[in-house]
Amino acid sequence: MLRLSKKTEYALIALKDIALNSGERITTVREISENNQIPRDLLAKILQVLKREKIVKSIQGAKGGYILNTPIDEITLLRLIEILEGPAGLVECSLPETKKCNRAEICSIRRQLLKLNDMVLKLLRETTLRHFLFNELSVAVN
Amino acid sequence: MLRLSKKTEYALIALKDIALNSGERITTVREISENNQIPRDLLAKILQVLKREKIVKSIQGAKGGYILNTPIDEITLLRLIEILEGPAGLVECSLPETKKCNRAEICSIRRQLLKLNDMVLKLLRETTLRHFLFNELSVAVN
DNA sequence: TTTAAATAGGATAAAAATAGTCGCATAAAA
DNA sequence: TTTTATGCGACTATTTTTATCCTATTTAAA
Repeated sequence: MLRLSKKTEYALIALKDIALNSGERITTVREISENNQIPRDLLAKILQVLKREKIVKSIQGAKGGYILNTPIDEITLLRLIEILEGPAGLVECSLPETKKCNRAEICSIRRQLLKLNDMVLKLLRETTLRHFLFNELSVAVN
Repeated sequence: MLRLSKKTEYALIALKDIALNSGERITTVREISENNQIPRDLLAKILQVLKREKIVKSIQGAKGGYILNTPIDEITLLRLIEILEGPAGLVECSLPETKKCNRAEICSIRRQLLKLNDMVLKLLRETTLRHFLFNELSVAVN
């Protein structure tokens, strides 16, 4: 149904909280989870992934938690989605080699699907988290 | 992963074939299935749905098949997706009442998600099948 | 030095959505 | 009457998404 995953949603919410505390203090999983009614273990996993990708930095141990590791205006929506959901694409055949749709060669609408895909990805690629989380969205696509 | 379903893909391919034969002759499921390597039973089901929605018209019996029932420039991508995949929306909370996300009231990014959702849906709503299947895509979004 | 509060991360389970198949019914042309 | 189609519900299989569990490690503070 053309859906963004919960993982991406939760990540956006978490990054917003972390960004809001940025410079001030460390943000914990527990805190984010409780403030936003997000399953804690799942959120923890998401943040671990974001850490591996240098989006956030973790501080272990008591008094630990997360802080930003990349300025939020350098993180795009597309990047976040790809980190959490894998390569983004409206259609299989828009993805890297691995498991390309086996109808690709004879597909009568492949070109069109790729074009549409480009348009959607462009929108996501041009939206930074600063724009998305803190400003109005307004991007021209075509 | 922000994916269009196979059903939608197959429908687009089928409608392209049917549109190409339009006025000339009737198009059968077998034909579409073979020409495009699409599972026949699945395609048959899809066309039955499109028929119920008046997108195509069926002719039963030998020499039967499908023809268009709505001009392709009156069918939008969004309409087709919604027929085959249900209400489209990047996020749960953008959908009609029924099962709204239970975090909707406290969600810190709801407004932003809805805005993004609007932008994507606008793109799909403004793309007719005539544009999509037979011309270059080029729609301004914002 | 012990305890408590955190993150780290693999394994697995549960649920939902997607994709595909089957069987039987009905319709119409030859 | 046979063949070639669509009509349609039930069912199965597969994949993806979401969530949980368990154990380990790290660090601050009592």
